[in-house]
Amino acid sequence: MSDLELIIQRLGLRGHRVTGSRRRVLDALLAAPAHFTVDDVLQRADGVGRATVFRTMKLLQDLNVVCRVMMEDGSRHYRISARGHHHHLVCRSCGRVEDFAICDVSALVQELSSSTEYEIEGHWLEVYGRCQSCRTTQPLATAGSESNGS
Amino acid sequence: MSDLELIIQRLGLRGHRVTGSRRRVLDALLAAPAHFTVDDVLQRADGVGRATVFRTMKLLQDLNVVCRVMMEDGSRHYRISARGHHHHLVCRSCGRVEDFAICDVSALVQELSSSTEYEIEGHWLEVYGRCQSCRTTQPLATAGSESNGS
DNA sequence: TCCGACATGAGACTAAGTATCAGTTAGAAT
DNA sequence: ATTCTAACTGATACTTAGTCTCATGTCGGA
Ligand SMILES: [Zn+2]
Ligand SMILES: [Zn+2]
Ligand SMILES: [Zn+2]
Ligand SMILES: [Zn+2]
Repeated sequence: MSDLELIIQRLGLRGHRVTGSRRRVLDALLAAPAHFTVDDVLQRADGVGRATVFRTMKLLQDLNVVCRVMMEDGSRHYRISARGHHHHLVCRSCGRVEDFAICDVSALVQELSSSTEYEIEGHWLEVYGRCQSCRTTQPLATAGSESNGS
Repeated sequence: MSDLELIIQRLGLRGHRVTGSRRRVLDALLAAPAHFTVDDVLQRADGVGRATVFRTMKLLQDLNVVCRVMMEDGSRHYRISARGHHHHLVCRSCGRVEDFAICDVSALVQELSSSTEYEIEGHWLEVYGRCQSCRTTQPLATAGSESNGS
């Protein structure tokens, strides 16, 4: 059973209709590069209305078919979702995205729960860096090390 | 030396002018609640133009006077920056934000560096939950546990 | 084959941020 | 104090990302 068919099945099981527009959106994003914006999908899924593409992307997020990658500038990219909980490692120079599932936050959650009285429900982690291919092609004079935007 | 004066000094040291508009923006955000949007500042800093408020907020981010808090819906909030590297714990129901400096990613960085050949340069972590006051006032029937949006 | 809920596309609308540009001003040099 | 100019400003037009509305179309069950 192909990726497309699996997704279509998932749609049906959840009581959503399998329409022409949704198929065209799915075709578009299965053919797209590893990560893409809603706008990419809009251009590839020709004939499908703007609102419908946004609606479908939201639906696919709810169904865990795609997941959101937050770029450092705040813009949203998407990619076909890996199964289960995972995070992203984003290359700052070419935008390439890798998934990783390593996620040990239990100690942090313990600590925060007891020190703040919050009930921790979720978290969101993105890691930024430079992939090997970008590093070799653009050696980069001014190196920045281990910092984040906050 | 007050907070305001310190920030003004920092502006000067970096070669930026201390103008009336910048003072008014600073007044506005020092008087604002712990976290706020650009729009909040716009409304409080009366008479300061839209573009100038955006420009000033960007400048203050560069100077580490304010830092950005990413809400789960993608909207940007700001808060007066704590010194140094830290992350945010955001209450999903009232939006309250706490800083925390606990950040042990060295193991993760090691692991990712060797398994992906990326040079890790930064990361971004936000934790979401419910603060004690929201939990007691709205006991919440459907509990969700330890998940994130990906 | 009928029907109603679901889905759609066009386009108006909103929110958030940027670009342009003529006019103003901080603050340094004289 | 006066002059000078790069930095700064507000108004406003524009862009981008996403939502809302609504009349029309269609999926799929009865
Ligand atoms: Zn790269
Ligand atoms: Zn995680
Ligand atoms: Zn709360
Ligand atoms: Zn950290």
